[in-house]
Amino acid sequence: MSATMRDVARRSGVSVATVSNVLHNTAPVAEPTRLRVLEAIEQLGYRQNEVARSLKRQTTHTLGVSIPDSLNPFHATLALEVERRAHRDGFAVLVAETENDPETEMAQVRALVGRRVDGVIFPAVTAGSAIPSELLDRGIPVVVVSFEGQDERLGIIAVDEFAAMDEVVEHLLSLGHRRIAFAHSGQQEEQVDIRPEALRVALARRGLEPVAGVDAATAVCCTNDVVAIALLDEMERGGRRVPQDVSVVGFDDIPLAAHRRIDLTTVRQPAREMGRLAAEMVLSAIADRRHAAERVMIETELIVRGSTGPVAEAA
Amino acid sequence: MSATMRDVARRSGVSVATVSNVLHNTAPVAEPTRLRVLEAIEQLGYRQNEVARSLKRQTTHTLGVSIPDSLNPFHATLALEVERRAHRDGFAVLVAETENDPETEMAQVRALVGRRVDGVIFPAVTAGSAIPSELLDRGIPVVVVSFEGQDERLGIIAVDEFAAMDEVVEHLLSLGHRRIAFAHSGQQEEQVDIRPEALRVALARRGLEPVAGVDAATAVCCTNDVVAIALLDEMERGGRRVPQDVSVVGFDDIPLAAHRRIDLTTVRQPAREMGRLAAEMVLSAIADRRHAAERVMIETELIVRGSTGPVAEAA
DNA sequence: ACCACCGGTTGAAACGTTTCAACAGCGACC
DNA sequence: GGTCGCTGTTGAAACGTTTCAACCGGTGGT
Repeated sequence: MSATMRDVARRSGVSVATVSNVLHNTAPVAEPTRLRVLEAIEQLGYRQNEVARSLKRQTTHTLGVSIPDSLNPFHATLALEVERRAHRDGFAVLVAETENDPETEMAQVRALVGRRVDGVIFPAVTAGSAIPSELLDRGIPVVVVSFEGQDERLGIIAVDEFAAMDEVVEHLLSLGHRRIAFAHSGQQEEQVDIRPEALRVALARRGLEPVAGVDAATAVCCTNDVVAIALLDEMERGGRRVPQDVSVVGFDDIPLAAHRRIDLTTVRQPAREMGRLAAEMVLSAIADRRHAAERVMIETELIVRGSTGPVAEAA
Repeated sequence: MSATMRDVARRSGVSVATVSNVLHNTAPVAEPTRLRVLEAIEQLGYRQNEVARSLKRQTTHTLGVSIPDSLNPFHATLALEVERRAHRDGFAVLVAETENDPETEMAQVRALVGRRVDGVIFPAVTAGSAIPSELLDRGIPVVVVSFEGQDERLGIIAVDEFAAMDEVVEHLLSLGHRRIAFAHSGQQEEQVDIRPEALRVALARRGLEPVAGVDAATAVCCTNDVVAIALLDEMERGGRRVPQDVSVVGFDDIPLAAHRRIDLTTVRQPAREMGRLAAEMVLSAIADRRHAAERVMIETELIVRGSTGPVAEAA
C-alpha cells in the first residue's frame, strides 16, 4: 500500500542504493540526480519504513520506559521528560505500564525485548528485582531510579530516601509529634517500596518506631503525593481535620501539592531533571555501545506547607 | 548478541521453518521435535525478533495514540485504557505527545507512519485538521474523539459538547448567573477547542453572550478540570472565594474533582469507556482490513458539586 | 601515454522472520 | 502393487532497508 524505496528508484531512474544515499547523505550524489529522487519521493508520498531500517541496522532507535502508574503525575512527568529528551536524538519511546504488578512488569519487559528497544529506563524498579539482568545480559543498557543498585552494569539515578525521611521526621518531631505512621497505596507496591523502611530507620535513630494504623497516629508519612492527597480526603470525610487533628506529609512535590486547597508538606524530587538525566544516561550508553554503569545523586528538599502543624493538645 | 531462530534451529537439528511452526502452531510438529525445539529456545534464552516479524508480515501489531498532554488525567486515563485493551489483543501502544503544538503533532504522526503503526487514535484531534487524511490515504484506520467528523473513513467517538454546555448553562442560570466567561489553558489549543463555541451557542439560545475576562464574570466555564482546578487556586489567591464570589465549572470529571477540598462541579466524560471503545473500534478495523468508519455517541452528565453556587447579591 | 585517483552509481548480500510449494515416508485402500 | 492421502519437514523466496565492494568515465600528474 505504501510506496517503497524501489518505487522511488524506478520512478527516478536510479538504483535503490542511490535513493538511500540521497536520504542519508551517506555518499555524494550529483545534484540533478538528487533532485529527481527528491521529486519522486514527494510525488509518491514516500515515507521510510523504519521497521526494515531497524532490522538492517541492528538498532530500533527506541527506548523503553517501564512505569508503575502513568496516572501518577510524578511518573508521568518523568516519562514525558524522557520522551522529550529522547525525541531530540530521534528516538521514540515505548511506555510500558506495569500497574504495580510484578507479573505484568515481567511481561512488559519481555515485550520490550521482543521489540528490540535499544535501552530501558525504570523510574521505579522493583527492589532486588531480577528484571534488569534479563536486559543487561542481552547487552541492553538500563537506567533505574533507585536508592541502591544491585548490578554493576546498571545506571542509577539515586535518591537518598533515608536522608529525605530523616528531614521529614525531624520536622514532625519539632512539631511535637511522636506517633507517626506510614501510608502506602493499596497496591502490591509495598514490597517494592523503600520508604517505609526509611521512615523506620529515621524514627529508630530517635528511639521511636512507627505506629501501626493511621488512626492511631498524629502524623502520617505517605509514600507519595497522590496517596497523601487521597488521605487528606479520607481523613476529612472521617471527621479528622488536617492539620489540626492530624498532620500529613507527601513525597514528590507534584504541582498539585502547591495548590492552595491542598497545600501539602512534601519532599520535592525534581521529576523533570531526573527524567532528562535518565534519558541522557541511557542515550549516551547506547551511543557508546556499553552499559550505563554510572551513578548520579539527586538532592531532595523538604517543602513545608500547611498540611503539617503542631500536634493537638489532648490526644 | 541475541540468539536468532537459526541458532535455535541449529541447536535442535531442525530447520528454521520448523522452529517457526513450533512457535506459532502453524503446522503440526511431532512431539519429540517440538520438545527439542522448546528446550533449545529455553537454553539459548531465545526471544523472537518482532522487528523482523513485523517486516515479513506486513503489520506491526502496534497502535499509535496521539495525545496533547499526558499530564492531563483525562487524556492519560483514556490512553491507559487504550493500552489495556490493545494489550489483550497483543498490540503495543506508541504514545505520541503533541504538546498542543500542530507542528509537533505533524512530526509525531509522520514518525508513527514511519514506524508503520497499524492504527491511530486521536483522543483530541485538531478540528478540521489535515492530519488524519495523511493516515487514511495510506490505508491506516483512524479513530478520533471529536464532536464532528470531517472524513467518511474516520471512526468517531462523538461527545455532544453542545448538549453538555447547554446543561451547564441551564444550571448556572438557575443559580442566577448572567455574566459567564470561558477559560482555556494558555496553550495553543484555543483554535482546536469546540467548547468555547458550545458555550457561546448555549448562551445565545438564552439571549446572552459570554463576557470577556474571568474578572468580570460571576461564573466561569473551563475547558477542562485541570484548568478549572488551577483557576480555583488563582481565584482564591486573588481574594475571590469559590463559590461565594464566583462559580467555577470544569469538564471531564477527573477523580480529583470529587476530592473534598476541590469539590468541582463538572461535566462527566467516561474516559475509560471512551478509551476502550476507541481501541475496539480501531482493532476491529485492523482485523477486517478496512477503515474504522463508524460513529458512537457518548453520553455526558453534569455533576453538580460545591464549586457552583447562587450568584452573589451585590456584584 | 600511462597510471592513479575521484566523484558518482550500482548489484548483491545481508538483517530475522513467515509462508508456500514441494517432498519424504508410510500406512491404507482397492 | 500402485495410488492416494496423510503427517512432518524443509528450501527458498520474499519483506524494505543498508552497506560494501566494484565499476565506469573522466581528470591531473608525471
